[in-house]
Amino acid sequence: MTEATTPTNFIRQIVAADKASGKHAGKVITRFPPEPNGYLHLGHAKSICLNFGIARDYAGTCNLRFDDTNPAREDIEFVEAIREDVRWLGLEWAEQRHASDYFEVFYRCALKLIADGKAYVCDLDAEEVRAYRGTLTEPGRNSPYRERTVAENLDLFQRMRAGEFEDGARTLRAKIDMASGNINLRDPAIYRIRKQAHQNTGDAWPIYPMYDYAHCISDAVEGITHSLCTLEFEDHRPLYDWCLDQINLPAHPELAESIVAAGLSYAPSRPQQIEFARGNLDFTVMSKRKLMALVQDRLVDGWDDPRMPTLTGARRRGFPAAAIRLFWERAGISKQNSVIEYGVLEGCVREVLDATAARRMGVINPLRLVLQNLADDHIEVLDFPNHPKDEAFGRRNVQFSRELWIERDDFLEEPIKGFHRLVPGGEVRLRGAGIIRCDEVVKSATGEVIELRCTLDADTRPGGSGADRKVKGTIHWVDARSAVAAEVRLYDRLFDVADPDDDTDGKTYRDHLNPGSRRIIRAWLEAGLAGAARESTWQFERLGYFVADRHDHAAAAPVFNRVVTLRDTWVKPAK
RNA sequence: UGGGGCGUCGCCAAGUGGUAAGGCACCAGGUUUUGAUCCUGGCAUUCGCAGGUUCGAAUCCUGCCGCCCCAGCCA
Repeated sequence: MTEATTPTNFIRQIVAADKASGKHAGKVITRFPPEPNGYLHLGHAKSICLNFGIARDYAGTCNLRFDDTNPAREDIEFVEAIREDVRWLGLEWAEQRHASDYFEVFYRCALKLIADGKAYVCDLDAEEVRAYRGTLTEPGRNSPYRERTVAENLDLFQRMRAGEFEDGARTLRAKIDMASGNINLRDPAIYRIRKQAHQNTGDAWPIYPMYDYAHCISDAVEGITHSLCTLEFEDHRPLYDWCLDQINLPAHPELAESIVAAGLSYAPSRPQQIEFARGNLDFTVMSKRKLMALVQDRLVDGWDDPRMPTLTGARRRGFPAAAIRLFWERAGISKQNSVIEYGVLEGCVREVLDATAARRMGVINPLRLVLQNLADDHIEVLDFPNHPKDEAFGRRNVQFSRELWIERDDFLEEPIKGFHRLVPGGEVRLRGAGIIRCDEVVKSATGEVIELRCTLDADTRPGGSGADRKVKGTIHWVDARSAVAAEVRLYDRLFDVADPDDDTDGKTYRDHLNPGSRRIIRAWLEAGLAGAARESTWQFERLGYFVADRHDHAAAAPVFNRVVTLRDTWVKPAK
């Protein structure tokens, strides 16, 4: 899309330097490792764009890995949803893997750690572990089980694996340093007992590895060279390194026999974890918990509600995948916690859609307009370009007759300063049809304007003798006789404050839901729009970009979502 | 009071001792049958603050200040 300058950031510098120095034999392999326990959102898209982008730009590859080490939270339905979202974003993974593909490897590595005196089985329960761990400012104390013999640990761990013990009865812990200032190093649990069926391995395992232990080994197994994650894992890096250094996977092929036996490629690496700041957006919430609550409490219409920051929501809203990619490219990568203005995203959407969306006319808030100097049966067909700058979009026919719909906002009985549109006795140009003059304003009994009676100066249409005549404004219209009725959903930001997560004033994100975030209206559209393909995006001139709803749109009952309005620089005078 | 990070324009973000990139936003012009798009120009004497080193500091040193993360058998 937009050929921006090649982004430069600290991660790319590290990757470029490693490649130049021949580290990892010059290879670059990254991975996007979601836990299949929810839908992907715009924040995930940042990680996806980063990981896949680096792989692409450094002649490397990127894997999609499901980090499924906690069967209690995960579900197979999310696996397919995540795959679809990543594909929709326009990215292709080299290999799809699951952390659960490596359960046997994790197990053998644990056996090695135990044999090397680096891990032990601990019988403390969760509460006791917490008590022994100490606090942020006080060191912890050694577990009474810390000095068990290798033989005893091996026996106990094998029995854990065999399913002899109840959930929570014991854990396998790394033997590191209970006095470390870094709490992650105070003998962290690396295996817990969970007799729960796993969506990928069924009942094969009664024990499951913890994130810190499984993630680094998974990276090494897949030959990942640069393991990119968010800032909160900085404290975990010493543990990531500790595990890999203790295990030294590349030097012990026997640990990974199950991988090879399963027919998976295996070229282990010694990966480097690098952390970057999450991507935050204002006027939205991104935490899985809050998004889940919005859906469950029916504050939105589901995970793919067009107001949701989920990728499936963005898709249904009509945000092009290219716009999301452009957005994160524009936002950049750094280690500073930051909040990007929602307007930047909207700008990216407009930028992509301006170049890719064909133009059409539609009237969203209709006012009847009658051209009195045209015959009752006057019908003609006007020729319109589909795009003002790109002839490749071709042209189309638009029907024009005596009765039209125009936008109610384009008429003002009592004009305000700077108003360029139609006023009583005034003139305005009807897009592509010529200049009209408003002769008469018809009102209902209650005083509401219900019809405008005008006369058309047909010489002023394109190609006509008076085509160059200047009038201040040009408005869009739809032929009343041929227009199709459509449901149009007008969306706005879900929250009406920049930081809905801020609850210091006692209010929560729920108190800041924007009541006008969705308005459903009836509109009149150019006839051809009924046949629009689902998910096709159009610019309705002067109104914004609209997408034919992915699920609800049908030729017989058209449904369009407003993706975003056009930029509006007309500063209305304060009244 | 422990450990780990981060402070450069309204919002992002380059910068790695040689005299503040870029994008978005904004402002001012121009083009325009979309108040859109597009084009041109403007927009940090200063880099959280205070000292110090140096011919020279956003970059190095010292001390403050502010913000974020960490005490799951979650990821």
